[in-house]
Amino acid sequence: MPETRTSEIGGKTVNIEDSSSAAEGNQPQRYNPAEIEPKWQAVWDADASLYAADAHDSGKPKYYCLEMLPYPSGALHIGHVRNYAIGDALARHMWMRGYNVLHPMGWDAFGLPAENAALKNGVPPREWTLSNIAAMRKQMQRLGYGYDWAAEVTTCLPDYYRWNQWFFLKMFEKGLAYRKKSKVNWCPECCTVLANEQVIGGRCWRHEDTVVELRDLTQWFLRITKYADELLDGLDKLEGWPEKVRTMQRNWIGRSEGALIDFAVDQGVGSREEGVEGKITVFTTRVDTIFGATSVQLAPEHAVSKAFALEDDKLRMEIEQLLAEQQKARETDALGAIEKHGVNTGRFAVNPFNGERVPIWVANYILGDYGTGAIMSVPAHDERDFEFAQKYGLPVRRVIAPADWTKHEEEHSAQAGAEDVVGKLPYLAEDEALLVDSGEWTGLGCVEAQEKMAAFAKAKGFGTPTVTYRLKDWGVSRQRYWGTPIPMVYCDRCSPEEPLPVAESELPILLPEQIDITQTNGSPLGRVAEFVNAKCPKCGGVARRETDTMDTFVDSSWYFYRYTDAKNSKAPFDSDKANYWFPIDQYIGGVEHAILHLIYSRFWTKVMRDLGLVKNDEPAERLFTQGMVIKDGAKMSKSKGNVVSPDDMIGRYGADATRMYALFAAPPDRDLEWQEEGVAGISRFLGKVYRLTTKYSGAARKAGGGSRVGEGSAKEQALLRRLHQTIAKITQDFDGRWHFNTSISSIMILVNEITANEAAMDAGEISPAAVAEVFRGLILLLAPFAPFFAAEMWEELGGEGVVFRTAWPEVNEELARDEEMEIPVQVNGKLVSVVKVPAGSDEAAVKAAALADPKVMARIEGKTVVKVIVVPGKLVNLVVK
RNA sequence: GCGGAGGUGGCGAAAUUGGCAGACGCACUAGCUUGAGGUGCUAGCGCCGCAAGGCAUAGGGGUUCAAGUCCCCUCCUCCGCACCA
Repeated sequence: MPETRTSEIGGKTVNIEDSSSAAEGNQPQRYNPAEIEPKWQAVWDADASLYAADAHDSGKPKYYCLEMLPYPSGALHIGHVRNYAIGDALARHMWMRGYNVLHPMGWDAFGLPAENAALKNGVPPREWTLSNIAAMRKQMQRLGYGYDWAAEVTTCLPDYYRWNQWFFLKMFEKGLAYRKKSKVNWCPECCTVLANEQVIGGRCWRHEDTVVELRDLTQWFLRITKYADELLDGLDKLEGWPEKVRTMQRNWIGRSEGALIDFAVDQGVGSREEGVEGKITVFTTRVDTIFGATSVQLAPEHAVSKAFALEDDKLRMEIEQLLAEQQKARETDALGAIEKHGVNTGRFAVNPFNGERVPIWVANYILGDYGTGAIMSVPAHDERDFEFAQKYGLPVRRVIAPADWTKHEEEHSAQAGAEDVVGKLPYLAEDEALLVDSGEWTGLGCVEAQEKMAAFAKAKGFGTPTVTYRLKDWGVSRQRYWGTPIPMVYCDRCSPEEPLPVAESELPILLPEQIDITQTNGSPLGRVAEFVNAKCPKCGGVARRETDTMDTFVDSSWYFYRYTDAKNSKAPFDSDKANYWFPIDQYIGGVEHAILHLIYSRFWTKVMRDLGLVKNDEPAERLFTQGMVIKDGAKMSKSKGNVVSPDDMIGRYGADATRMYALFAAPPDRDLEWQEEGVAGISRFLGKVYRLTTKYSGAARKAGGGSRVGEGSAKEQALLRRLHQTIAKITQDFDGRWHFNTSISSIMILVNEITANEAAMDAGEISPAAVAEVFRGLILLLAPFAPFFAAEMWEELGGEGVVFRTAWPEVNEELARDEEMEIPVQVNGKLVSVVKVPAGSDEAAVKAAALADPKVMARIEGKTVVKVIVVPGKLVNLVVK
């Protein structure tokens, strides 16, 4: 008897005539990714509109899905495959959910490897880079990632880097870009300076075996510290960012509240060192302990140390020794373990709070570039000061004590003497602790004393409350060729002191193409006369161009804004466009950029906001950091020989299986152990779906599907129920935890259930309409994870339009609901049986069913049931004696 | 040392709220099928035990009718920070 049904899933409503068997006339076929993937790739590559974002007035909600852009090394590694598989699944899912999705890709294309390749093989960096980009773009297309290539950004091309220069000029104008001489990190491998963020444990972020040296150089800096507080406070609002990243940024910014206190130098400092006044300013977070200060400690580089050194050759040599020790420790990242050394200068400083004269020492553990490079040493209440004082026999004077301390002291003096009290030092005060032996401040609580004493110092003119940061300004000069030229010139004639910005109309300052990269000393640009020789923007005379280039992290600090308007030649981007798309809804990348790229780009966004270019304070609403891909328990590396090649995997199992495995093998935020057998397993799974779909596609073509509740055979109901439960589960995963490993496993469960029902489908026990619905649903659920496969199967099923622009299946709640429940029954907390009850059974019914179960009866026979716990829908526990 | 994430079968892992530990996959075993090459299907697969049953989520204690999940202690791995005054 023919009946009419309507399709709810996968496209238009169609009326269809039922036929008796789902498998009618179809022969199952074999899955061959090598055939279907190139087929669809060709179709997709030919249609630029496929993954293009819609117009802003499309009426759809916007969704900006972004993955971190790669460095074009020449080939994607498996970590990229994973990163981009996560982003692509999300983008496709959001398309299917009806969003206007921006999903772009680009290239972080400046950087050292291009120069090294030029040195090694004689290929010009530009050529090397562009051919790598072409190869990697091809790989991405082969993997089936859906990017809007019209928005592609390549940072090494003048149409992009000219805006780096433009931003630099804007920052120079606003005093955010400046030049200064300072101690900077020099990587001997890169032959260039690095920013602090790019030094990891004393080593270069690119060369983990290369120890970074400290050099005194004049460099360009960006004033990121101006935004230190905002960068810090903003972290509290970034609830969509992993706590780990926020913590790392907080630590990196390292805000510390304290006070600056001036200690007058007894008998003056001496006049031979310029800029040295007759005082030493110390930074302390514990001004409340100042009555316990028994010395002042200076960094070896402190101006006063130097001044003293000038007057005393022996002292000078000792200080130089201390400095050398500190530098060596810094370079090998052993600063934390440095053996404390110091030298008594024989001079004295005056504690402004009590007028006491304390000796001035120079010590190797005092850093010249943190705080003021000088501290007051309070051995009784600081572990480091205590250690130093013990070593050199400096007095230890307790000035902070617990509220009940007097009593303790009496006990100690009576029993063991003062020695024992000292043995308990240093005492690190809690908030309730009080000041003792501190003149008029005695008896105050620590916290209160800190405030009052700093205010007092300010009122009396010998100090002030202050805040210091660990964060330093961002050093952006690089002594390399393959980067953005810094748009500044030096004119000896009209501006011998200050560099001059080039006119905005002169941009871009082009990187010369014909260049001989055969040497590695100094910036290669310095040897290119036609580049160096410039006209002075002020006097028109002959001037020298800046030959350093910008840190490549400048490029990646704002590239995602350019995606919104990649072809703009009048501005970095159009503000309206950026304001439509920003903030990024979801940013996905590796955690290794937690305090590099991710702090720079937050800074850049704030600068752009202050320039009036954008409205958002933060670049990305949500951040997701995926785990590493490891092999044989270790990070992949050439030296370990455990590198997995994506091309290999694609060649053997296809792009769909490779990507899908990357999502299946572990939750996306965890590290993933790559096992090739697992990829084979996914390939087998897709093969199974292929066989089933081709076998039953005839039914789908004819039938429109139609979910019926309470109709059809029990098997049909069960199968449809499973489909809708799977839809619910995967929808939930996308909205929540992104545990795509369990999403995919739930699809496998669905497929296993289809397999188990093959005979029923063949026999017509499950109607073709239901079969059609199940297969359409199945393929739509697979679409975000295996796009080539889904496209092919969608076509096979006679689906309308493009599969990943088809509406994401809706859950039919009624259909998804279980009719029966299996309720485990425990006796004294141990599982004894499982009883089946109708869904929604009340407590009494469940209890009755449990007590009627033969296994349960056997177990409780002759015993007293003391208590029955029934958790509706979950379990029954009988407590017996 | 401080902060964070982890520790569950032979392996990758599930268990979102305290409620059947090990879903799903890999590997392995057996049978059937296929057999021109990474095939398909069925069954088994935490450990001990013939079985009944017992024991199992790094280890130890606790709370609870019930603990991988909550609390306390200890151990291990990974990541970040680390004389920052």
